[in-house]
Amino acid sequence: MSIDVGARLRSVRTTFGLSQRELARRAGVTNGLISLIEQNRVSPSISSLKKVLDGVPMPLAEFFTMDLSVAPQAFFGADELVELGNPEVSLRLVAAQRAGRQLTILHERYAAGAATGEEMLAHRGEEAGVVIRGRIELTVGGASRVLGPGEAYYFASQLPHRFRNVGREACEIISACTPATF
Amino acid sequence: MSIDVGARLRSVRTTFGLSQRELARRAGVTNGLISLIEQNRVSPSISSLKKVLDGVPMPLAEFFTMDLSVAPQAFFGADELVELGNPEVSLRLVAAQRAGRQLTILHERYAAGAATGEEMLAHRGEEAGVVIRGRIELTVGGASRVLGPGEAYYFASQLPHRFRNVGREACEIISACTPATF
DNA sequence: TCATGGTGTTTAATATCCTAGACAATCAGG
DNA sequence: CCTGATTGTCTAGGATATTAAACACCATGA
Repeated sequence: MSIDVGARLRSVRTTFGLSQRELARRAGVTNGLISLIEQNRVSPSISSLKKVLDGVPMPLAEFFTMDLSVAPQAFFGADELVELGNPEVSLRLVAAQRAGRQLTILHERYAAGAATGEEMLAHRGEEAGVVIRGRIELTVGGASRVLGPGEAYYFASQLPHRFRNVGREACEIISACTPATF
Repeated sequence: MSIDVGARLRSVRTTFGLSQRELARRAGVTNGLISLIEQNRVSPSISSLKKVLDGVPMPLAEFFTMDLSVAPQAFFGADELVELGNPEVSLRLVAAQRAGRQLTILHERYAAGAATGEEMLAHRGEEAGVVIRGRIELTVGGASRVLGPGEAYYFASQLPHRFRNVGREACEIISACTPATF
C-alpha cells in the first residue's frame, strides 16, 4: 500500500476535532475499527470506509485526492502575515498563499466576556480575521487558542468554531467571510 | 453504497480492452474476484482494489474522481464535428468540448494494406485526426471501427491503439498528436 | 460433430475484515 | 487517593472478502 489510508483517516478525524468513538458513533461502526484502520492493521472495505467518511462527512474522492502534505494552517503568528504594501499603504495578507479565496471584510467588536454562543457554529464558506485590540479565544475543530493584537486566523467555516472574549476589555477584529453571509 | 464501484471498475476495464482474466493476471488477483466486484456482490478492501487498479494502471484518486456519465468519446461521426468557421473559412473541430487539449496537426498517408505494425501502440499524450480519403481501421482499447472520409477520432494515446488501411486505395488523414512526438 | 480457447459466472474453503467487549493510560474534580 | 469519564489499544469470535476450481456459454475450425 503506497497510499497511507490510516494517516489520511487520522488526519481528517483530528482536523474535525473528533475522537475515535465519536466518529464511530456518527458513522455507525465501532471505535475499534477506526483504531485498526488508523494503524493500518487492516485494509478497510470500500463500503466500511465510505460509512466512516459519511460520519465526517467527506466523499471518497476527496479522501483520496486531498493533499496530506499541506496541513490546513488555521493560526498565523503576527510575523506570519504577508506584508504586501509600502510604508504608506501597508497590506498584511493572511493565508496569502492559499488559492481560491473569496472573502469579504468585516469589522467585529466583542464586549468583555461576550461569545458567539454556547453551540459551535458550522456553515458553508470560509472565515478569516485579524485581532486589533483585546484578546479573543477561538476554537476551530479540536484546536483552541487565545489570539491577541496582530495575530490572525483563517479556516473553513464548516469546521465547528466559536469566538469568546476571555479578556476584561473589548476586543476588535478585522474579519472576513464568504460568501456574503452577514 | 451510493457510489457504484462495480460499474466504475467494469468501465475502466472495458475502456482498456481487457478481459477479467487478463486484468486479474496483471493485478495478481483472481478473475472471480473481478467478476464479484463488478457485480457489486462484494465490497473490496482498499488494498485489493488498489492491486486491481495497479494492473491497469490507474491511481485510486482517479478511480473515485472520474466522471462515469461522460464516457470518453473516441469516435465522431461526420456530423458530430463542430463547425466553427464561416462559408469562406470553414473550421471543423473534433472534440471541441474537451478541455486541456494541446495538439499539433499532421498529414498522414497510408498505402493500401499498410498498418502501424502488429503490436498495439501505447504512449503518453493524445491523438486526433480526420480521414480525408480512403478507409482506415482504427482500434482503440477494446473497440474497433472503420472510418471513412469526413469521420474522425480522438483518444488518449496511453490506450493501446493501431491503424490499418483495409481498403484498396491509399488513405489520407489529417491527424494531430501531443506532445510533439513525431 | 467434436474439440479448443475464449468469455463471464458460480461455489466451497480459506483468509481477512469487523464487532463486541475488556484493558490500560490520562485527566478532572471531590 | 480516590471515582468517573475520557482517550486509544487489543483480543476472540462472527461476518465478509478472496481464492481455487469448476461451470455454462459462445465462438472458430478441424
